[in-house]
Amino acid sequence: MEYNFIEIEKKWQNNWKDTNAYQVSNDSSKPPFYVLDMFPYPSGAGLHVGHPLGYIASDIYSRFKRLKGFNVLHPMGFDSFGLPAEQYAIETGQHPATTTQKNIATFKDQLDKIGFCYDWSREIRTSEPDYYRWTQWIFLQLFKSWFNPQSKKAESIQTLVQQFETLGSENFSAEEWKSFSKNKQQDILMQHRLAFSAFGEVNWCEALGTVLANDEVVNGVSERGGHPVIKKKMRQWYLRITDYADRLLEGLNTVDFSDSMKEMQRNWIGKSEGCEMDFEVANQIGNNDAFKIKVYTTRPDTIFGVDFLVLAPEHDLVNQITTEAQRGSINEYLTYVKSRSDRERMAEVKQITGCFTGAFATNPFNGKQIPIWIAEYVLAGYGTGAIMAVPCGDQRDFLFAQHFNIPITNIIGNHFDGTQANPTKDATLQASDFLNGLLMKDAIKVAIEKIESLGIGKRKVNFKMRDAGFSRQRYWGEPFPIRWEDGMAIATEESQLPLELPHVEKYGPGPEGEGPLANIESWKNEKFETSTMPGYAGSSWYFLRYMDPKNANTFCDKKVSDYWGQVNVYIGGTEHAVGHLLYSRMWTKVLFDLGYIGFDEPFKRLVNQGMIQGSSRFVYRIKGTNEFVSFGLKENYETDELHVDVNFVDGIELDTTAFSNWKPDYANASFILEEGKYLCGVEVEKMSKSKFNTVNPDDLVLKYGADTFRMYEMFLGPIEQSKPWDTKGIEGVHRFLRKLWRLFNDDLKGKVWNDETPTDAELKILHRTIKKIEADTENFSYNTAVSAFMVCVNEMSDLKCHKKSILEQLLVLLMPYAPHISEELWHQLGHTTSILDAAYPVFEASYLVESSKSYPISINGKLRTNIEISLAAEQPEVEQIVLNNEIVQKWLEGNAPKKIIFVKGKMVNVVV
RNA sequence: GCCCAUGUGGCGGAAUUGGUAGACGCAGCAGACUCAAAAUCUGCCAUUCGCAAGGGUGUGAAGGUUCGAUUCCUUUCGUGGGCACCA
Repeated sequence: MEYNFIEIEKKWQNNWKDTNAYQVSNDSSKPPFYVLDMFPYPSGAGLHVGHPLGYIASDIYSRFKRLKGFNVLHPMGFDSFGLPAEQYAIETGQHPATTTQKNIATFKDQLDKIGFCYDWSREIRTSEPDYYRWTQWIFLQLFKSWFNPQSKKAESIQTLVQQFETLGSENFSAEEWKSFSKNKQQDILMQHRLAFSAFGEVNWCEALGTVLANDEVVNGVSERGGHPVIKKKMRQWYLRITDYADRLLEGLNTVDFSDSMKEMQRNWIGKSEGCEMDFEVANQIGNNDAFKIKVYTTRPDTIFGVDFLVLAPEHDLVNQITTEAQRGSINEYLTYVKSRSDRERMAEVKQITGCFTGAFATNPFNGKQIPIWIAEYVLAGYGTGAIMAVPCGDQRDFLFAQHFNIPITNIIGNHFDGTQANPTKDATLQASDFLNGLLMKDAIKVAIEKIESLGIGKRKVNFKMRDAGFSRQRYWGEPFPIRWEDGMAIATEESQLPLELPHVEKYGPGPEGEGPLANIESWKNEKFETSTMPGYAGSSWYFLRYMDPKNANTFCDKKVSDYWGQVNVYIGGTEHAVGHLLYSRMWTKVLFDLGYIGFDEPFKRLVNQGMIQGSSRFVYRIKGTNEFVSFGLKENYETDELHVDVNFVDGIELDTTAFSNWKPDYANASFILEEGKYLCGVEVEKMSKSKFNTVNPDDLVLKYGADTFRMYEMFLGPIEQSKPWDTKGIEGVHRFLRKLWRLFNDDLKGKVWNDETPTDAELKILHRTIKKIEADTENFSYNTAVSAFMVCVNEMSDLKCHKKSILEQLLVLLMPYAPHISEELWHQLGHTTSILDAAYPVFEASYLVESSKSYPISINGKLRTNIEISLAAEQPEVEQIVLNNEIVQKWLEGNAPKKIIFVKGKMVNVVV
């Protein structure tokens, strides 16, 4: 009997489906365990081999935990709102709901072929009204809440209103509050709501009449069409995530994420401690009072080294302080900055730009007049949008001063050499009045105290993180349950949810950069908000909905979320390190504060899978011709490098016939060959349809079976690591499964397994394998686990071991990795119940005990020989044996050894 | 630019805490079986010197710590990912 994977896999997939083998109950005596995948955005391109990597890993883990006796929740769904569907709609006129539906069907079909153990009865889609009803509901809770800095948690906005009514605030008394117009009261409350509306800058493209993502802006022009893009202020919605900055930082100590992931989040939050300080500047326009420029600095100790101030070009005071003489060049510079994307402003710091305003500020400590500049390296969004520049202590300031010939003050003596800044805090201050003689790191505190006592500034903690922009001028997203009346945002009644996304005729932008919803008359008449929520809205809480997906009364019953608790293991790519993971952590904290769930961190453990990269192939077309030259000869011509579909290339050799048939353009292409072959160029890039380097899992499943495919993906390398895809190696894993099959069946003789009693050697191999597989599976070290399976099957084959008592335990170990073949062989051994719930083999150390070891013997750290020595032997005995060894004596050349290092059970090193 | 990751044979990778570098697999080479092919099996496979025994070199590069470094430290180069409206 042969290994007919097509039949076997179909048979058991149907069986598992018919018996609801993967359905999970919220009511079980087993301990709960929640394994979650980051759900996919169902793109039109379908799955490529990179997508299932994380899904296979989580599937293996879920099955493993189930064997270990847990009630495992392992759901899947679709993040189905998003920009690509909308752009496709603009191009083709098809409704996003239609294309999304179709794409999801394709995805599910592809996923099912791989044999995942998802409980599809819990599937969710973020674009379904039943789902986004609760996204809108949670948004309303955010809208109706504020962050109380005293209790450090979210509370109903009503508690704030009460506070204002009884105590007033810093800025107004209780009486004043009551006298405010309703409009003014709402404006004030808006400044405290967790979901709030305010003005913010967006990338605006006049020609396209739309707002663009940073991604869609390349070199200051739109990616589509190459039209100019500028910054424009528009009313936007935001989430006040900055209020949660400290709790988001503290929470990292309670979760099991990789250190690098935590580091990335910490850097994103970017907590820094310093102070704000005012610098006075003369008014250039009238004879009004002098302006005060507030700067933020983490280094107030360097106050006597300030040589100039730099404002962000967007700073409010730029216009008012600029002198007439400088106005022309300032305006010129502002125009230049407007055309620059944020990315460019950050990246191209080698190119130093800036412009002098003509104004001078006064250093409050020594009265020195210091010039005020504007420069794009100062960002309006961080701190106060103004900095004090200390060239001797900050490299960027130093380069700026050097470039514009601004004299540099040295406050650290010979710690500053005049060729580069010294950013350490270890130097002793000089020429710094009351700070003289202090170490810089100690002076920071002293300086802040002085600044506060003089009333010119105060201690301030700053975060790099900004409040999260939460509105998009798009169609395919959740509508805000908000109406605008008299400039006030009015929440929709919760009983009216969902506020369904209306159909539109065209998906183009509305007037004045508003979203497509602004084109719908009825929507405008109802005064509904015309922007929609961003992609991360639905994904910020979906893990809760899986627990209780059908509940029509609430987003997730508290009793149910108490049973499942946090996600035990969350698997997904690092590309979500800062976005999605921070937002979902914030939403969880808010829902916790408001009492809707019982935990304030959503994910207990996070595993990041690396990206499977595509290995692209290139052909070289001689400019202006239809002639293609092989890679090695391309230097002789002027060529264009073009992607070619990897499926036409064997290794690096191009199948020229397949290539010619690919596109009509290439039908009569000619080729310049080297040694009779056309060789392609190779580059590792992101796997993407547009680069023609995608490989479809369906083809591989068809050719080798799902079990082979699953194990091969895991065998490629460590799950966290990025690695290029190479289809060739899959043969090896397929051979392994066939070899396993032959332990049970012979192609000619049929059944070969038997009921004989296992030998010690066989038990030793089995238990070594149990130990290794169990540990590797728990650690997500799946590539080494697959290798251990191979070693085990190779050794069992060598021993001609066909014994049921050994093989059936091996099958259980293998089930999480290759469920179909395991289930089939399990039944062939006579079992009548599914292997999905078999008992996991128990490792017994007694089978592995050894009495001696072949010790590696090094001379001066270099391996020279091996000697078999009893494991019980101690140093004196071992020294004796080693020194009597012929090879060791040869290397000693008659000398006595200086030292003999003996590590019991490991090695011996003789130092000569 | 900033942040994170990473660099080991022709290729993917292994080496649980500093202790035999290259497990396992792919590709390649040689052989067995076969009329032939497929499948399967056996052997070789970092590099260099050598008939061999055996030796030299070798984990991106350069230094350092150590009896001993792929592993720890310093410097440096390359590659991949993220950087707030892609998801």
